[in-house]
Amino acid sequence: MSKQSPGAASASPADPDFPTHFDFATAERALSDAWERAGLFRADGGRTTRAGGERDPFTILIPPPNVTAVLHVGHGLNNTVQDVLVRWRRMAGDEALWLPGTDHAGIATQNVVEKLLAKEGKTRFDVGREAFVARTEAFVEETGGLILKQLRAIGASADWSRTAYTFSPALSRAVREAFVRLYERGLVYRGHRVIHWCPRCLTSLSDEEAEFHDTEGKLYHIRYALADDPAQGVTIATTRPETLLADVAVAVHPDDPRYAALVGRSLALPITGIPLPIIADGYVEREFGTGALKITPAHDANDFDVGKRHGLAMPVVISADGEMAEVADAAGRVPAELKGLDRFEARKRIVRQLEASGALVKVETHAHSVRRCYRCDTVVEPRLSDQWFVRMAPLAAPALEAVKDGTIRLLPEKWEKVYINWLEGIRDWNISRQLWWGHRVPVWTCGACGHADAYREDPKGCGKCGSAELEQDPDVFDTWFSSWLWPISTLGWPDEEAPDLKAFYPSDVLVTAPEILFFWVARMIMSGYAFMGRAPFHTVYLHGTVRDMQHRKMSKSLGNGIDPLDVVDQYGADALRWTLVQGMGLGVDVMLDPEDLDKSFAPGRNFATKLWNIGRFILLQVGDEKVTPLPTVDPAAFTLADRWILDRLDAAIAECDASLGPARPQAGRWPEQERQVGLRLDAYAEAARRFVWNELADWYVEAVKTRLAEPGPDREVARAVLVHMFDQGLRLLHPIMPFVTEALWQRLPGATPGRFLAAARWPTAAPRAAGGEAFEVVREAIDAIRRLRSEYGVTPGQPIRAFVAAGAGTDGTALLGSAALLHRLARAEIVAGSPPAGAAAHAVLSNGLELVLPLEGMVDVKKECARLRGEHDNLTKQLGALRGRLANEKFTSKAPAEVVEAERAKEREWSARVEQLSAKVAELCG
RNA sequence: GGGCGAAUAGCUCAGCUGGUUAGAGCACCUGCCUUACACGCAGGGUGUCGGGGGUUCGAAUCCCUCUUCGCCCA
Repeated sequence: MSKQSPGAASASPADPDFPTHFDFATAERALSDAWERAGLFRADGGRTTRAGGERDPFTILIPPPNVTAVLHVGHGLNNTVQDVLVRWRRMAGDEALWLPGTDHAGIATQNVVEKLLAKEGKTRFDVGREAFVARTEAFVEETGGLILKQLRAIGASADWSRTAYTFSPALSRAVREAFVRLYERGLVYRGHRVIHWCPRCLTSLSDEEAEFHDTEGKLYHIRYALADDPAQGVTIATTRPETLLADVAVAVHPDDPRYAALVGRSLALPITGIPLPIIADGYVEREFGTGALKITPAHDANDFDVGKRHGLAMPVVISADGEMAEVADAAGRVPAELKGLDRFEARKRIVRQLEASGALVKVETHAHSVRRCYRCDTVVEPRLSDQWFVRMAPLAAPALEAVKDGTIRLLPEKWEKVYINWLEGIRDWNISRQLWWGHRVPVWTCGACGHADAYREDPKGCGKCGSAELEQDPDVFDTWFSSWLWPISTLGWPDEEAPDLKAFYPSDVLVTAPEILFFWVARMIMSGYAFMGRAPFHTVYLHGTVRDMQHRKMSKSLGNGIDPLDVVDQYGADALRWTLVQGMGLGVDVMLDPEDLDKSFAPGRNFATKLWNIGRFILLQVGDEKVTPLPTVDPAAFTLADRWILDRLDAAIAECDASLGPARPQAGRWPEQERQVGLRLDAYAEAARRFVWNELADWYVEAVKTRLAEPGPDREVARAVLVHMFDQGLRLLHPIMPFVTEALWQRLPGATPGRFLAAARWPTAAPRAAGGEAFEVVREAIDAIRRLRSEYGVTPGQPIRAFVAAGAGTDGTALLGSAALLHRLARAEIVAGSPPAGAAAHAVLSNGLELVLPLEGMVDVKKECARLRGEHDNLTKQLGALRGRLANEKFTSKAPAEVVEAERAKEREWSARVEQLSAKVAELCG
């Protein structure tokens, strides 16, 4: 830090202690370490009001990234939002906990390890279940913490001492307890039905994991002949001809006259000739295709329902690997030449056979949605099998009510409707997966008596007959069956006395992407009610997606991603965070340009540099010696500019608070008018930026320069105000740009080692001196003079004079008293009295003050006349409309009184101004 | 097929409990190395608020409709 005396203080560009640019690479690492060593982000449950302490708890639980994940810009966005919120609340005095962790990610992690094995030419079946799981554990051990390390590089202020992992012993215990409780309550059951099967991952998937993709497919019209009269037949339409081998009926609508006579008769299935009854079922859509539907109960969920209604057989003809085979109840259904063929290969083959036999009537292109595995993109095969299901309706009821009654709010609002719509049509959740990496289903079946039961501890003998001949269910749980417990398991559940659970549950804000609203958010709400009896959080903030300039999602496969760590290297973490926060309207997608990082991130870096240079100027000018604390400065000593910047600070604080908060609902439930208020991070960023840059730096710092040069009491006032303003500005910006603000704050006069901005108090508005508005007149005058200079091409080098001619009832003191400032900022000498004759430029300020700038030789009278006339005419037009409104009796009688009064006031102001302008025009232009 | 949402400056968006001379940031144009900052300073708005209709004294804002786009679900 500089040790210069006040008189000698001058910001030399070569000052070795204070370069002109912020060295973010060095500073970020040092500050991260310092914060962590100081333990600033470690939360203490004992200090919360829930544990008898003084502080409100504020908890954010990280959406746990996959343990195999590498930080991408989507994580950057998600975690920056969380960090901004948690830093804000920490500064505001809450006991803030941001709890980090990772998800074991069953399918994803298993896939990664299987790929590693494949490189060795092995499959998981070669190594066996136990060895495979051990190998995966070792892999996770080695690489699992990577993304959490990367989060530190973007400034994440999480409590690393509480890092959680869904597959840890503690969280695994929670999963098991949750399952057993649901089992005991009759909320889980074993179901035999058609589920989504991924033939590549070899597991079932939940409805949410089987994603729809719009596809240009084909609709095959195939003629099934009547068994006893091949001249007659029924044509069906299908997108999946390979499944016809498992057809057991053809269904028509009971009221369809076209087929009424055929119901009850029998068709011959093409290729195999197996007889199929024609049945009537209201499920059939008469308008779709031919109105006749082939029924394949084992390979279509809707057909399954039809099959059950009509007591039909359910042959399975596609194997787990997606190959044609006589899997179950299908003897004689798959011809030898099709056996072992991949399902898509079989489709082609069957179509050729149908074509050859004349059964293929026509093929149409057909746009439809095909489900694909969300992890590997393989087309999902609907397949009949046994799975564990959670009965969702009872769990959904309180979760639905919570959003409807405002216990939980979702932002942006539109998601509340989507959420309600989904929950009202909730379907049971398939939670079993035929994987090896995951929490094993804790159900054992007795070989002796056949009794199956769920056990909290691994059983030694059958709970019914005591036999030791027990076999555990081979399946594991859906990863989301552990993730849905995240808000309770990370805090210690099922130990209901766990201190963290008592202090930090329920949490506050959940920050995530809308994609996992159903996967995760809704289910967490359900588990919160099911196991804790209350909602896990009061606010769900659903942010947008990071996209490229063509509005495409950033993805590895498109190669349009941005590595946040590259951005950190090139522009600094603050720049990355600034760009993300500033660009993030509520629920709005963030557009970034992967082709041109500068376009996206230079503004953030520029702002950090600006901040640095504001600090550089202030700190080098103010020097090191003691600065009077602002509250002890006599308000009478404040100048106009001091009063003004004090006002601006209060306004900025109010605006930041209003944009971010309220932090929590006051009475445990969001009132209607607050349900969508707050979390406007972009508005907060802009308010803080405007204060520091456009008000503090552009005006106040300029206004104060001359005062700093002269030792004396006014210099001390200026130092006090300046340091206070900068300190407060740094606090407002710290949650967004933690590094550069901390680095500057540590250099403030009076800074002590071991005290951090990260732990400093969030500003509160404290109006202390009236009269700030008078400075607006000065600003307006400077603006007007600058505009006239620009208009007439008067370069900054040319000195000019500005005569203040006070009109009736106006006061020029503020201007005359600010002569030094006008000189600095407008390069004009302010003069009272009448201007000399000759060409001049004119300005009328809003309070009626007139400025006259004699510009002999530079002002063209004709141009000045035209300019003033234009201004006059424009305002006259506006005034005309205004008067018309006021003359309208319907307006004055029907509009609210305050609206009418505001219009009248406007009318008075504009009339006066128009008069002034027309007098000017008359005087100048004849 | 069902549900939800969006369309405002070149771009991304705010304004939507009806009343402003329609705003912000970025981009763009012009002039400046003015005792911190050219990653800067100063000046400049570049718009039939998607089309049409309606309610109202008054519509970017409320209602209907059309067009286009997006998301969720089946």
